[in-house]
Amino acid sequence: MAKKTFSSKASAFLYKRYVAGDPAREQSYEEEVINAEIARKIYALRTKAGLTQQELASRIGTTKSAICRLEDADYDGHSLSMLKRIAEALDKRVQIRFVPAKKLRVA
Amino acid sequence: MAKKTFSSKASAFLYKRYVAGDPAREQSYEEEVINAEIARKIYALRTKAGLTQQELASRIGTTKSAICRLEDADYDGHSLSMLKRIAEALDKRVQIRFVPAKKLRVA
DNA sequence: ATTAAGGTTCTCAATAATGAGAACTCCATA
DNA sequence: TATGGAGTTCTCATTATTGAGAACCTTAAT
Repeated sequence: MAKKTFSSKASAFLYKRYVAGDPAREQSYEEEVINAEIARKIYALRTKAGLTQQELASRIGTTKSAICRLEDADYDGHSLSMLKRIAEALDKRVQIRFVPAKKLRVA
Repeated sequence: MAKKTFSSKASAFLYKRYVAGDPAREQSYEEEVINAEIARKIYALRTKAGLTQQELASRIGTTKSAICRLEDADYDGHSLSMLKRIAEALDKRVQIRFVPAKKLRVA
């Protein structure tokens, strides 16, 4: 599935080493984390439903390469409309929240 | 701000009268509700922050007409990247969840 | 009655996301 | 070792979202 979904120890290390303290980097790191989380959630939903990428693709009227793209932790183009299509196909709905900016805790 | 943000009584009435029981309509009704909720949240966040559309637009590098579009309950093109830009400008972050499909309760 | 601020609606060009197919890898297993 | 299923990566055409400006409506203040 992924390429950038570290174990939590490894990601904490990387965060401290390369990111902490630089606002621009913290921002883009944050973005990447969100993207990776979405990818992971889609993967988890699909596999829990016992579907292949091809099967999920058919349900929402696209191809397996598109599903693969959505499950790539590096993919940066997630849209709400696609998330809604995925959710609908798996009997879920998408919930969007604006929550207070994360205070990243390291160790 | 809005055009389709009913009071809860009115929306329950409309739902019963025109939508309940028709799966295709329930789906598109659901979509519209989600869109309207996002519009309302953006409006609420902006006004709580004491910003005009122009001011928020400047913060994220766009124009007031774009912000107005986002706050239109009928707007159907919300993207994750735009929501993240809004969130960042208002010291929030976007949380995405896949939750069980809503069982719509009417009255 | 003018003026200006805030907001809305409309266009259209520019940018970004999606659909789709091909070619590829990695594993089973026949 | 070959065949096929599952997944990945690449490309490019199509479609959808965004940026931007203009015109317009209200409302409040001058």
